[in-house]
Amino acid sequence: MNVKTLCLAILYFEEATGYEIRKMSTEGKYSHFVDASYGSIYPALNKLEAEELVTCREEKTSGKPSRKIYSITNNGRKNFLESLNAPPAKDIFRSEFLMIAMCVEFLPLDIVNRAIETRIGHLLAEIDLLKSFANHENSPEGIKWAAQYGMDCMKNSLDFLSDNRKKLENLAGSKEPISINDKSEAAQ
Amino acid sequence: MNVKTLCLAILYFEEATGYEIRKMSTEGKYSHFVDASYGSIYPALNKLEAEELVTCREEKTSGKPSRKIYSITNNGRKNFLESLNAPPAKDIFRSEFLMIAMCVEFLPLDIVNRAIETRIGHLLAEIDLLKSFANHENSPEGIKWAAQYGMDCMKNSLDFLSDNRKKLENLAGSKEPISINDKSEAAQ
DNA sequence: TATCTATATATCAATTCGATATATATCAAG
DNA sequence: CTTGATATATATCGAATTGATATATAGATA
Repeated sequence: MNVKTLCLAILYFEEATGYEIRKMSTEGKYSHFVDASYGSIYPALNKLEAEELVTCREEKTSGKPSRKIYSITNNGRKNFLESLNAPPAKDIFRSEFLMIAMCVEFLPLDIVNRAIETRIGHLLAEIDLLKSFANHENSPEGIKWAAQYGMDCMKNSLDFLSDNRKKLENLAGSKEPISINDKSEAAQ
Repeated sequence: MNVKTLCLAILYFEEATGYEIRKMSTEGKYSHFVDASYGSIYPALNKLEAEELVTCREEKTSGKPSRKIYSITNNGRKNFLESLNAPPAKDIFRSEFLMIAMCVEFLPLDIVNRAIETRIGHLLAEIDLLKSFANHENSPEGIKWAAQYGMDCMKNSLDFLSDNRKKLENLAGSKEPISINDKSEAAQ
């Protein structure tokens, strides 16, 4: 899913500036399952405007740079829905925490514990954010459904972490970071 | 987490060629929580070799391009473990399926159903893959723990989908794709 | 015999990130 | 009451990464 499609998706539901699209996709309503940076959003909006899939009107503000408010066109709506016809690609998932967990035997307990605490913080924040959309009165039902899915997964993740935390802690530091009789080191 | 660190992570556990690192990180043992392509792995390995964090030996094969087998050095091990000292960043999650779910009211039932079926297939395949590592005799305990975490999350995701599938299907096509009295269209 | 898949390295245009520059309003702290 | 931090808002740019493609061959399948 490229950034142009992401912009169309958000503009399908509401008018927005580039700034607002970035905010909603990295900290807001859509941040659970999309993300994009300024460096890709602004060029994407320019391209979409050139293709007449969105229109732009400028709102002058006192002092601050004037807001460029983008709206999706009928062509944009058609184009976007068509792009959803293809079966969805697999979810993309990357986790630094699981990278740390994988290496737990070579890491000291305090590092492992800090990683767990950091993760719990992230999960709680995510659940909090999703909660505010999962049952929001004026949200479209599809957005609510997606938020409830997200919440359910985050809560389950938190539960697993509680149930299996001790096990991970007990593994911390159980192996030497640099193994002496490591075949791959023998040649050095 | 950049590709250089990803390569060190894998080489921490086993020697590998660039080809094998790509395979393990997109289809194999590590694919649940990392990913990288040839275009980033080969340059990363060259840089790591220049920095003496890995070494390389060439294995001539009959006909096929010779295998360049990379091993991590003691410096590489130290460097990698230090990079894990920083608290982990939030997981990265992107989902085309949830994008479709969000728009369910504007999509026909058959598209929605195909998306659900496709997703079920992805989840089952992922669970299958993780299962083979979660209880593998010769795997390090940390890798097993991470695989069990992944399996638990995928199973829960599948359960939510089963329990809430009907609800999503009932929302399909409940709104007109292009709303007539849409403020954002009025100006056109 | 022909075609497809897997192994294996490598490059490259296009995309995207992450950081930074610019400009101003607003709010909190000292 | 002034200084500093945070939020709004647009935009650019180098660096990282993707995704596709090229090259070469063995082995499996049709």
